[in-house]
Amino acid sequence: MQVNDDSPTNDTALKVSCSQCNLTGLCLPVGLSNQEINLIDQIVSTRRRIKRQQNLYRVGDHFTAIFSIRSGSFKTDILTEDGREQVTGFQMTGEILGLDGIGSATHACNAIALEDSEVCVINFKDLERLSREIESLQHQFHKIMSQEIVRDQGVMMLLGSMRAEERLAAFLLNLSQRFTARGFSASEFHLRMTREEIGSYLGLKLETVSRAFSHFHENGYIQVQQKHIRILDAQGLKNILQPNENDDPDCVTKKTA
Amino acid sequence: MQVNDDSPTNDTALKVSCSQCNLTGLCLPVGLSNQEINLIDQIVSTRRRIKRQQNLYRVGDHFTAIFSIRSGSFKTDILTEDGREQVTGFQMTGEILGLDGIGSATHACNAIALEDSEVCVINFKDLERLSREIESLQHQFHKIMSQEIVRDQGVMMLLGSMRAEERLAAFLLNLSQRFTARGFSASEFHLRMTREEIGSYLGLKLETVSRAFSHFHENGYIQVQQKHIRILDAQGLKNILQPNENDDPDCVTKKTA
DNA sequence: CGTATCCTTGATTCGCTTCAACATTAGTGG
DNA sequence: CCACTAATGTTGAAGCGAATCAAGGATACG
Repeated sequence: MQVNDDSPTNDTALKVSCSQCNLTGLCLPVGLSNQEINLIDQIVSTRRRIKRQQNLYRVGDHFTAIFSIRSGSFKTDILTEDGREQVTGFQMTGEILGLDGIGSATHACNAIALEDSEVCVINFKDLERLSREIESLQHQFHKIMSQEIVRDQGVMMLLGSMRAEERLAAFLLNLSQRFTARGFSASEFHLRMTREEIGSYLGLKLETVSRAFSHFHENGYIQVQQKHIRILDAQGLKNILQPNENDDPDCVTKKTA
Repeated sequence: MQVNDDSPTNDTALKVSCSQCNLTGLCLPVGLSNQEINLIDQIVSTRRRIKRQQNLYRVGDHFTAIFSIRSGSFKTDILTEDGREQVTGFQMTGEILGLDGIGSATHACNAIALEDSEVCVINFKDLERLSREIESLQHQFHKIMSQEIVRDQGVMMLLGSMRAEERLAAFLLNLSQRFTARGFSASEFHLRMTREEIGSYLGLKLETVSRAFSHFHENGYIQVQQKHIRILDAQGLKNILQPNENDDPDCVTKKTA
């Protein structure tokens, strides 16, 4: 609660303020009145800058706060004893990081910036206190946690029952949809992660990801130039996700007949 | 709040009561005082019996409550358009079902009883109201949601970077640990799910699951008789999860050399 | 301009799936 | 009680999709 004035003046002198943030439609304060957002300003007191490749937090770090991405993007991952990496998610502006730490007071994954980024620090004790007072904040927070659970179930679906190209198609469509929600082009964007990181997330090797990109390109679904992606035929990608739909010439659609 | 005086002596038959439940060490009321548990009794007002193979809820059902498993066990799953099933989890006594519904007011998966079961119905609006009053309840609920997120990340790890036998070993050890927490044997238990359901959960075909069971049996790690499992060598199973440890005779550990 | 990182593509290998046959168990009704 | 059936589980053989191994190309960076 105490507003500590350690170096707020140096680079940009940004006073953190949800009420003046253009991300309230995506972030924690969704559905709150202006008055309520002013109250949130009390608990979102600081920002943190994270340089590319640096950790926002690591496995085992003591949990005290969750983070809302103000700018930039992150990946979360877990490492096995023998060094294998599993990327568990990619996060972009307005999305919340750190929910994994609540259950054990210790973070269960690493959060690493994919580019120079900035996050709003939300002290969790303060958030719990305020959400006992503001019903809509409480509910919004519960929604965010639940949506994370549902997202994770979608990833299980992807990893457990989809083939390589289905996974990549689902991934691209998901990115496109999230860029759209942020006012960016649905059809043209820059990947912030490497093929290896995409592969880790999708349970594939980087070569397989690369080959799938090339194949999509051959079929005219996308243009690929390194990390620059342009979706030319979103429907073509969607058709990949429904393997036995009418895009198979040998398969007569019987359900509509 | 008023301390209601329905004393523990007055053993009213079917009245649901957290305060008289032996699962409070596993369930929602973990860490609550007796007085606080009495307050929870207000919101956990009903039970529901679910017969084997029946749904507790389905995708698209309107969300109003979460459920705590009083007895029995469940699976949760998602179906793709083309009929493929992805099991997203197996739940046993004391575990909470329905958290997937909070985010969109609609359930995102199916919950199906693996045996005749009974759940406590926790109206969610009531839970939110009460957790605005009881700090420890609020925190416990947040912990449960967070632990679900961490669990899901573990499944991602499993599906994304483990091979078939690693997955099954991890699955068996996880079951063993959960049975132990419930006072059952760590080394001997009955599977409540079919090979196909295990396979779906682990991203494998049922034949692969069956073969992995047989292989574990050959190696003396387990005894298998249909759904009855006895773990003979838990360390053997654990070693499967660390592939490049010293259990491989051909592999000279170079990192220490 | 040279080096490191990232990406692409080809050839080969391997693990899991698919297909198939049969075994076991449980439930049903004569 | 046993024959019958359906569901479930085991095992073998063949095929396929992704991993692995390997080489070269593109791009960013100091």
